Amino acid sequence: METDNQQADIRREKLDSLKGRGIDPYPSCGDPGTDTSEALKLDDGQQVRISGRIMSRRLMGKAAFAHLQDSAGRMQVYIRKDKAGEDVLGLFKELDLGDFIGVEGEVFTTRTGEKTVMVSKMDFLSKALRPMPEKWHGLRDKELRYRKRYLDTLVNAESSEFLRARSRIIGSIRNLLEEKGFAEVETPILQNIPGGAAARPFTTHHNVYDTGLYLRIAPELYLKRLLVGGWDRVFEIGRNFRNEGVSTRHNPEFTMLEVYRSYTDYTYMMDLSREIILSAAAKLGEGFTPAVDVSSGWKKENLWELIRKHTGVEFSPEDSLEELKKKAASLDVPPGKDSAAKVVDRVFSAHVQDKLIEPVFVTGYPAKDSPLAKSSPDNGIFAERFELYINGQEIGNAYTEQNDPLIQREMFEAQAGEKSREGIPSGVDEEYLEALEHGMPPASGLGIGIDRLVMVLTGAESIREVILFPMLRPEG
RNA sequence: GGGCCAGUAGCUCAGUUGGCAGAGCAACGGCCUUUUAAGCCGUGGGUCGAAGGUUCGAAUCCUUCCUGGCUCACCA
Repeated sequence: METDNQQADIRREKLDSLKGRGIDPYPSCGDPGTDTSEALKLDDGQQVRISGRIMSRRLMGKAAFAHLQDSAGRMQVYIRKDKAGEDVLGLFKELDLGDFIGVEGEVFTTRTGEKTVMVSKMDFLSKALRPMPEKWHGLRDKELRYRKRYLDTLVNAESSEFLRARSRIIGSIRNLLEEKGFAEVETPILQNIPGGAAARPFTTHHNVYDTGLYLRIAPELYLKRLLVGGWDRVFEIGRNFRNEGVSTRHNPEFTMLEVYRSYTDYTYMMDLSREIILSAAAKLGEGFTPAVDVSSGWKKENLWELIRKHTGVEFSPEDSLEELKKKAASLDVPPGKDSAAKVVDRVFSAHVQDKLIEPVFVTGYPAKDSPLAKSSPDNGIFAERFELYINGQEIGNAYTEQNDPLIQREMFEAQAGEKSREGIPSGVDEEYLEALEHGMPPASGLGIGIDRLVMVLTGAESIREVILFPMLRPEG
């Protein structure tokens, strides 16, 4: 069979040669042996079995060195003709970089001080039919790194580190919330009405019900149904899907933490978000240069004061749209035909956001731009809400949840009108309103973008570095 | 979607003014029993992202397209 390169052809021939001699190139394996990280701690003279992928080889006439890699690390093995036998050495020399073997033998220390297994027995475990990326430079091409992530994590240790850090951060969040008595739940990804945010959804279709469905843009409305249902502490860590652009900070599917706690207001979520992030940072350990030291900061800042401080221009939530546009234009922010909220958001993005480096809770969002939040009792203009900014990125969003079914209906209807004018699928979620009519306790909720949090804590410069398989255009 | 940049061997990269397609690693054949980016001798490997154009001659210049990166736009 012809393949796309010469080396792959040679490996196919070697595969046939193995089969021809009765060696199964893909056997099952019942004994994983010891992780290399553990085996490296053994004293000289102890017997050990390790399994792994051959990452490097140094062949000599009657002996050979190699490094085996498993998920814990690498360990050197040494195969001598007089210890392992001529057959084992001969077979080993026919193997390729990338093949898997298991070896048994005695641990010893080489002349240069490296713990090594003196092989007495070797099992062939799996054949690689394609050559690995180069050992020294690794895999640099970003397209290849993202498309063939398995090669990236195989040969680029730092790539694996970012992605394993992600696992640790998520694990730490789960532990913390479970310790506090929060229940982890899973709510629908396939939804009839994509609610809980204002983004363009992906569409799909259910055959048996012959009905259109959307991939969720947020789990919020389902989690709050659970508050109605008596779940006072819930959270979900899951994927949201937004049919929008791709950038170093946006992937169309991304992971969100949403947490809800009955009988609290949004100030509770300030404390909780800080605790979650500090504990995740602590669990991460050494080896990373975070984009920001998250141990300081965490001040509350008012949106309008921030804008005034950084632009010198006084914006007010009571300004008319025309006034806002005029002020925005004076700051070189293009006016467009936007809503008041968008104009302010643009001014904020252009002149303030980048400067919010250490963690800061931004408050003062208008109630009318926060359809799922309760407005402050003082004047009704502002929502009881904050957005958490770190390193110039929005990391979290939280508010005291709107539990008045009548106000919620008004907000939904206004929002649906706005969405449909923008051509975004919308609708009033009547089932959610019915749930609210049964009574929802006062509560607060928090959303944290996990991908962006991982970026901040690890110092990753692109969201693609912290997502195993980021979205790319299909090949072909 | 716009702007800028990139795509050459399996991988990492050179390639001058338009004049025979190159190196290192990897592979193949030898030598080599403590090497570790092992070493030494030798060999093979290319749709230069794709298509078209200019030219005696194109990896190189022009056009279009594909893919990616960065960035802007979009985006709670």
